[in-house]
Amino acid sequence: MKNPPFDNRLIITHAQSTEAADFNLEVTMDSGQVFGFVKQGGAVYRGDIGGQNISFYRKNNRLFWDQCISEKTLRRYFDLDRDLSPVYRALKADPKLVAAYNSLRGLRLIQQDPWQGLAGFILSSNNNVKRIQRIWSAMIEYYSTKRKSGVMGFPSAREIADTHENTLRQLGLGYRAPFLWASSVFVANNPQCFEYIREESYERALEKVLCFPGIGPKVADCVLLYAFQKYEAFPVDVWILKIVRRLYFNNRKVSEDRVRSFAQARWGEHAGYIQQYLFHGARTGILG
DNA sequence: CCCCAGGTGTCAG
DNA sequence: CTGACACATGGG
Repeated sequence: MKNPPFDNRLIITHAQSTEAADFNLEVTMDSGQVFGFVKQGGAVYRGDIGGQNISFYRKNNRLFWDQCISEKTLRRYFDLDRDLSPVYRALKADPKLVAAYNSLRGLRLIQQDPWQGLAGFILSSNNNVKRIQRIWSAMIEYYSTKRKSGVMGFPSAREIADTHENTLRQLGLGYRAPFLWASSVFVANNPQCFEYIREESYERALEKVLCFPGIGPKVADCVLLYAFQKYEAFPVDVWILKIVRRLYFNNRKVSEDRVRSFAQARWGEHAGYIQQYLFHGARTGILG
C-alpha cells in the first residue's frame, strides 16, 4: 500500500478563512467529483487547486485554508457564491427527494480544472472510486519526480504526451492508458480547445467532448458538468440509472438516453445539481 | 470460478 | 435504435 503523495502535515499555518455557511464540505469531497484529495487526520483535506498545493477544513461555518491561494479562487472552486435555493426547492417539492435535501444540504458542484476533469473521468470508466484515486496518486508521484521544480501535482497534458502510453499502463491505467495518452496529445497540441467548449452551448460542447478517445455520453456529461459548468448535463452511470428507474419508471427497463432526457426535461438547468444529490443519495442508501 | 466498479469501442441485427 | 462482448485491474 503506497502512501499518498502529500505529506501528513496536519497544521495549517497562516490560515485564511471565508464565509461558507450553506456548504457541506465532507459530502462535497466524498461525492465522486474529484479524485485528487487526500483526507488527513480530522476533517482536513489536502490536494491541488489551480496548480497549488493546498490544505483546507471547515469549522464554525467558515472554510479555512493555507496561504497559497486567493479567496476568490477558492470560492469559485467550491461554487460558494451560488444560491442553492432553486435546487433545494426542487428537492423539497418532490417527496421522493426530500430525504436527499435533509441529509445532503450544502453539497455543491466543484469547478475543477478542465484537463484534470477530462483525465479524471477518462480514468473513471468501468472503474471504482478507490482505484481511480490510487491511479491519480500514482500519476502525481511519478510525474512530479520528473519535474525540475519538484512541485507535487497532477501532470499536465504536455507532460503526459511527452511520455509513452506504457508509462500509463505501468501506473495502473489498464486499457484506459491509450485513451488518456491520445487525449493528452490532442490537448497538448490544441491548447485552445477548452475555451471553445467553455463558450459553446451544452449541445455543441457535448459534440466536441465526445470526440475524445475513451469519452462516451456518460463521461462527456461529467466533464461538462464538473469542469465546464454546463448545469444541464446529467451523467447517467449505473447508480443513477438504478435510482431513476426505481423512483420514476416503476423499475421498468429504460435506456441511459431516456433517463437523461427525462431528467433534463424535469429539472432543466438544475439537472446537474439534482444528479449530484441523486448520485450521492443512491450510493449512501439515503434514498432507500 | 464468479460479479462489480461513476463505460467505451465495436460489431451485429 | 438495442444487445452482446472485450477491455485491465483490484476487491468482495
